[in-house]
Amino acid sequence: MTKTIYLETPQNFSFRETVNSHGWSVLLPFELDKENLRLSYVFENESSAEISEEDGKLKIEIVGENENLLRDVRHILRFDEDLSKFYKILKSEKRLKWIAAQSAGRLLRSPTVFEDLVKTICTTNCSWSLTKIMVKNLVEKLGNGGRAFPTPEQMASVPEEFYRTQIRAGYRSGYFAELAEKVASGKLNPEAWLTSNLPTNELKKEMKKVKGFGDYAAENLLKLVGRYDGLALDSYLRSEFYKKHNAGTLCDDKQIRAFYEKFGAWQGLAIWCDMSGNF
DNA sequence: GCGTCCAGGTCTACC
DNA sequence: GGTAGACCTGGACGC
Repeated sequence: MTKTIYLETPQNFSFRETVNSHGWSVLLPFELDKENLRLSYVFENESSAEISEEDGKLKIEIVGENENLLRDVRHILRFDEDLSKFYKILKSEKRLKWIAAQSAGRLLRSPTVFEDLVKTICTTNCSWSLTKIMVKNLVEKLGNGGRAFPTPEQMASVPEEFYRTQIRAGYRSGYFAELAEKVASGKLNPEAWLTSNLPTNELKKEMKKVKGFGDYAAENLLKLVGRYDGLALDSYLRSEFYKKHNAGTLCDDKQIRAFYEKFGAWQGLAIWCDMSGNF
């Protein structure tokens, strides 16, 4: 079954900026047609959505049955994210005015926190090309039809060795096996992090209980659940900071933190937009 | 072709 | 609490 739906977008929403907000749009089961700005995603039951813009609305071309599909599309594109306070803070920063002007700042995310959790582990201590390989293997060798991202149950159904030999996850293999077992058995519910009442530092501690999840990974996932207190410093952000704000020379993380401290609860989003924008 | 280094870090042992 | 060393893999680079 194929059908097309048109969605009104919220105020200050940019499909282009959201799709290009970070690398998630090229990690399966997302696929991005950059030339035509069309983003597609294959859901757990192999239904899919191809999203583009038409006449100021979002055009959603749906293949298959999925009663939660539109809810998930809104979630992926962060329709509910209110960035007005963030934009207000940026008014005093001439260098960052482009963010509000272009309605940037919405970070693309997966339909589930579990998927973002696994993908974040795939970004640690490796090149981006290896991240793409690991995610591709997860989808093609464990997901439904070799097209969808695997469920916790599907990931829990294979031994650690599978991650080592088939997914090419190396030392992360044990992390995946343990995480999948905990989520599939109900010992851990990452989806609850979306609505957690815990202060951010407490929620970060919860996230760091996941093996393989350190400061960078936890702060990155916090951004994807809507909390931007942490910078999620990684080698990419550091190198960009050195180039843009420190004349190309290295400095310690304290200096980077001091630079963005003024953005308070929004500092993680401020550094990401600052470093990823071509301004 | 081969060795080395590093990339969108984290864990453990040790102090 | 801070730090050194180990850890998988793929790709770039130098020789």
